[in-house]
Amino acid sequence: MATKSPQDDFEGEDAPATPGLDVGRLGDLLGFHLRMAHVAIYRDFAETMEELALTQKQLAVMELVAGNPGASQIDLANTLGTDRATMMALVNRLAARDFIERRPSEADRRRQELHLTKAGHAMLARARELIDKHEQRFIDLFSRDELDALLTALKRIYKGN
Amino acid sequence: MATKSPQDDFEGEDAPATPGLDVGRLGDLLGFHLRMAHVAIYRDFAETMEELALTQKQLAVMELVAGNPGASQIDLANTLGTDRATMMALVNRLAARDFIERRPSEADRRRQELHLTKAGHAMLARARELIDKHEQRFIDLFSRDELDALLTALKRIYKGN
DNA sequence: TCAAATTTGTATGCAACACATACTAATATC
DNA sequence: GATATTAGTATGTGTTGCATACAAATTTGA
Repeated sequence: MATKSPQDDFEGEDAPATPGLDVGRLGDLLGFHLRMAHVAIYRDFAETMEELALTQKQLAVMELVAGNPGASQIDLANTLGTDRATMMALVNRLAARDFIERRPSEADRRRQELHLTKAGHAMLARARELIDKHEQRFIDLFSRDELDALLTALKRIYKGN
Repeated sequence: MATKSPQDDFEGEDAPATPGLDVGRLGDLLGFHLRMAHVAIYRDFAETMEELALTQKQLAVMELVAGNPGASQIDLANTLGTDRATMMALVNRLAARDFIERRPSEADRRRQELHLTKAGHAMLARARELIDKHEQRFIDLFSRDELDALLTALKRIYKGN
């Protein structure tokens, strides 16, 4: 629906992003800049994936299930840093769209093993193509070294290492 | 309420953060790591500010109003990269708690000029103390140069420059 | 071995946000 | 002065985060 939205004078590279106000003390906060960057990428992701109607998190779940067939919801939640209840809702949505299916584990009958359906694999394949372009828009802002340093720094933040 | 939550074996530096699963292709996505880092900081922020019950965005609004008295909701929305409706709700919440007040502009009677109340100033002062500690936990992960590079990179992402 | 604790999934409810849409009043533009 | 634009407002929908609670399965340990 963003195709014809009024604020779509956001084609090229002239997005103002922080016009007008003095950010003052906020400008010294790592968390502030991290959030602003996150918002920017989140937006672009949402626009890019609009036709597929997949959010960042939904895609992350699908990639994880694709790469770890049979993983449980708890595994996903731990990996992505959310809780069971949130992951439950996420998986429900993807299951309702027939991208993921739950199969009861034989070894541990509390568990549901998660797998991508055929439709899920197809969707993931389409998503990956779109994501490549999305990523490229941001990656192009950096040299190889800068990007490596950025990724290292981000990992340090969430892994604490 | 996080004070006694069960997953609070998160005291020192042994947070697993990404245990178990293979993140596969996600690991190559800048957006993924950015989101994980954002979640980590967001969590720590929420824990830190628990007693004040202020979110990152609410604090950002209060800082902006403090640094730009008389700013309008539109100004705030543009600066923080959200829309009018969302900012409206944000300001409503802060106004309901008597941290912010709206004063009709005399020059342009469509506008409401935003100002911190006394309670708002007091709250902001308390918040700033807590935030310092929160920030420090993450800043300590980096050298001065690393931090500068990180901030520069983040700004480039959301300013597009 | 049996009771107690833990784990996994599930359900429900609440709060914060993002965003779309639509409407009003005020201002700016032509 | 008609028209367009802008700021604020209201409303509704969807996603997410998180707390709480419960059932069933499994593990622990007395």
